[in-house]
Amino acid sequence: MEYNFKTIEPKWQTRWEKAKIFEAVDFSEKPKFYALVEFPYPSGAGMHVGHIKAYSGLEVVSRKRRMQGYNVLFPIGFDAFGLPAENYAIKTNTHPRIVTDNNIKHFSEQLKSVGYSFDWSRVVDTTDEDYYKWTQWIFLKLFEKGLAYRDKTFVNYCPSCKVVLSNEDSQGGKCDICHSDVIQKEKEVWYLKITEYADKLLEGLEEVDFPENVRIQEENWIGKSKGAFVKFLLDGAEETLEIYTTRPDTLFGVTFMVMAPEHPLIDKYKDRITNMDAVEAYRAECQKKSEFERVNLVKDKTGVKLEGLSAINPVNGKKIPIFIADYVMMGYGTGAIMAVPGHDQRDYDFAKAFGIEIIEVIKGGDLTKEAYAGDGEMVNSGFLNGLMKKSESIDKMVAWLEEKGIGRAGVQYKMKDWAFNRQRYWGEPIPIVHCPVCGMVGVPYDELPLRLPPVENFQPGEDGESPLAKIDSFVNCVCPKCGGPAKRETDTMPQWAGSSWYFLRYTDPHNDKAFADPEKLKYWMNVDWYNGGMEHVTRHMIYSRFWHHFLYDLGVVPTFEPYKKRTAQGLILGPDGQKMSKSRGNVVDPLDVVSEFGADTLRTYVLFMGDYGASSPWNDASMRGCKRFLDRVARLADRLAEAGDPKLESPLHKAIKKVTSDIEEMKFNTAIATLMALLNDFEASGSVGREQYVTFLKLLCPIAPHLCEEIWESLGKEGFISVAAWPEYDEAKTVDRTVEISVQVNGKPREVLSIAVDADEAEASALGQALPKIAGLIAGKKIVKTIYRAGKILNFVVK
RNA sequence: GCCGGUGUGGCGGAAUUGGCAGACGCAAGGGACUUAAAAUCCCUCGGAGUAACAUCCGUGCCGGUUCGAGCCCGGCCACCGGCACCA
Repeated sequence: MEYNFKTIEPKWQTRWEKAKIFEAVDFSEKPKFYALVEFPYPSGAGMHVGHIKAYSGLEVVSRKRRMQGYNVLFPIGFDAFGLPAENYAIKTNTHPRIVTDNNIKHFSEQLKSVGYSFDWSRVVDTTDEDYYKWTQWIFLKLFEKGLAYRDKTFVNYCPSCKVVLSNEDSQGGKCDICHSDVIQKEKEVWYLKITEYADKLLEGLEEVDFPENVRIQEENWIGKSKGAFVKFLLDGAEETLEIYTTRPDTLFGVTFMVMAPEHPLIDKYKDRITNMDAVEAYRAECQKKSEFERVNLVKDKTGVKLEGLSAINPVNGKKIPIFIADYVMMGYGTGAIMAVPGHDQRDYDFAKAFGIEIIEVIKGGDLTKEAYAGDGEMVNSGFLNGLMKKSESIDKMVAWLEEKGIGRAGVQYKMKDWAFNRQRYWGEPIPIVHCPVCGMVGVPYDELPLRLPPVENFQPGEDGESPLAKIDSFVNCVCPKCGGPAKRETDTMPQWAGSSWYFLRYTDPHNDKAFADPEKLKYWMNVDWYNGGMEHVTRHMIYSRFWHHFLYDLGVVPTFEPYKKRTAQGLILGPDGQKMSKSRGNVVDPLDVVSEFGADTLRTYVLFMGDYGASSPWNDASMRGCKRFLDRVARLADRLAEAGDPKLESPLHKAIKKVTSDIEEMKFNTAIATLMALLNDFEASGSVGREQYVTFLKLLCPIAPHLCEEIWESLGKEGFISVAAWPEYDEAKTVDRTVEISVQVNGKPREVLSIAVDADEAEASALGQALPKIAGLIAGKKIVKTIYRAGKILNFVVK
């Protein structure tokens, strides 16, 4: 058979689309399987090989499950709001709507050319008014429940993009989009109270099937710690200074306190602080420090003592000094700490630099650790002396603090509330009206979607003002509550909004009465298997789980957790082993591969490269090897025998078993290797039966479907192999009656013995000793022990 | 610094979870077919050693457990990813 992928690939893609064989059926009697891949941002650059690897995994699983009789939902869509389209629009003076539509069209054609079995009738586009209507609806619900609020705080601000960034978007102090240094800026911004769901986000992790490293990364990001809040009385004032600590039991070792430079108490007591000049100078210095300096010069402790203000250590009444220093952050805990230089490296460094007393309160408490977290005997600690376990000493101290009314047990999270607005045009408008009388009022539900107005100029304003603020007809409105003149919110939502619930919309993408029909949600949710990149663990995964938990509390989704199982594919590196990037010039364009070698070869190769979860470099020669494999498969179609070689039955049934389980475990590389080995056996036999060959094709079909369809048709088979029944294996045929086992002497493999799998030890031992080579090695020696594992090894220990 | 991961031929990678290390593919070398090339087919292919066997060495490094270790334990080294003055 001639395998001309250039003609057969488009041919089958068209036939699949016409026959609608990949469309999911709501409420089907078949068992449902919802496979989800992270929908792409439709960039102008088009598809990347990374997309191919990311989608090919669940593509193969979905195709196999369909053949196994599942009702599969395998959807695709576009996460199309965001800066690149807007920046391109600014540069070319084209409306982002047009840019986005073109990109989606282009991207869809590319995806189709790879032959993915997506259900194209359910495509979602986050920038579609019918979609973002419901994103706004969810926002209003969050607002109603007090989970969306405005606050004036220091925010991460990118001076280049002129936008406020969330913590997740400014990891490492760099803007996630343009990689310039992020600065701290005081601004009034929107927040979503994700911290209120911190415990639920942690609990949910216990019921889902996530890889261990993903779970741990999410847990670390949420960063829950247990400790206590303690109030220290200021000397000679009614005021207290509250701190958070994870080790309240070290209170006897506290010899000073530190406040963050921005702490509000400083201004309140500026009349009592006698060195306010020095304090102000230090504060100015801190604000000037770039993120680079803060990250790289962290080990040098700096600070200023507050003269004229001191605190009282509540456990011993001692007067202790208060400092301000930038190693204490305003954004965590209370913005102030009790310093225990005896057992905390940072406090120790500071105490050394400023000549402060150091008291040991835990015997052997190791100062090489940043904050000592272990057990140890309490000393110099009054009523805690002699206690050995930190849990006991902490409990006792917390009880004492609570009794005195100066402290309480508490928890803290590293995760902060989600900064939820951008000063950009191409995003969902936040559906809020600012009324001088009524305050903030939600746009009525029946007025959704609140559409983006047409604008001439997409440039953000100076000082971080949204382009929407310049559109008077948009800004000026009537308060929905009192009817008086009011102004609209002009910020838009961040890109993560639309992707936080898109998997729900797939279950009912054209509904205009609800974001999805409850019955359809009940049928399809939750997502059985979600595959995507590791880079989304701390953002998209946490955000979307948060929204889903919230919708669950509203009673509008049927499951607590959205995703039952999560997996992550590894990167495809450039041929040089480096991360692919335009600047390195090592980017491989998947469309070039499709046009030169075909989609089937591309699909086979990205899965054959190595462990699906690991990164591995692209290699053109290896890819050609996959083409060679498919060519050999095609050629075999012309050399079939009527009666198949019975010797091929065992390797065939072993292959069915292996490929069936390997696909479920995402071990695509070994599944393909198994098929290659089976093809080798077929060719060596020279007498491959038609049905044996068809079985092989079915196993290969999820990976290289175009070729398999073409051969299926050429063999005169009806319908599509893509929806033919998946082969079953006969367990008896997968088990060998006789096996070759290693015969060892003193643990060294010396010979190979062909023996019945179920032979007993006496028989194996006799046969083993009878082997000439083994007989020679044990001659004149005494067998002190014989180890036999049926079907595995035989080992003689001799002296 | 903390958390997670990885380390196997010339290369990408296998190894039923403690049982013949190197499946499968690539590259390389040799041969067949061809006027020639491409394509295809056959053979070799971890290192030392041998005419060929035999034998020895070999899974980042050092040590341990075991009849037996790529896999388990202890201690290092290197690289990758994430977090990072989080009290």
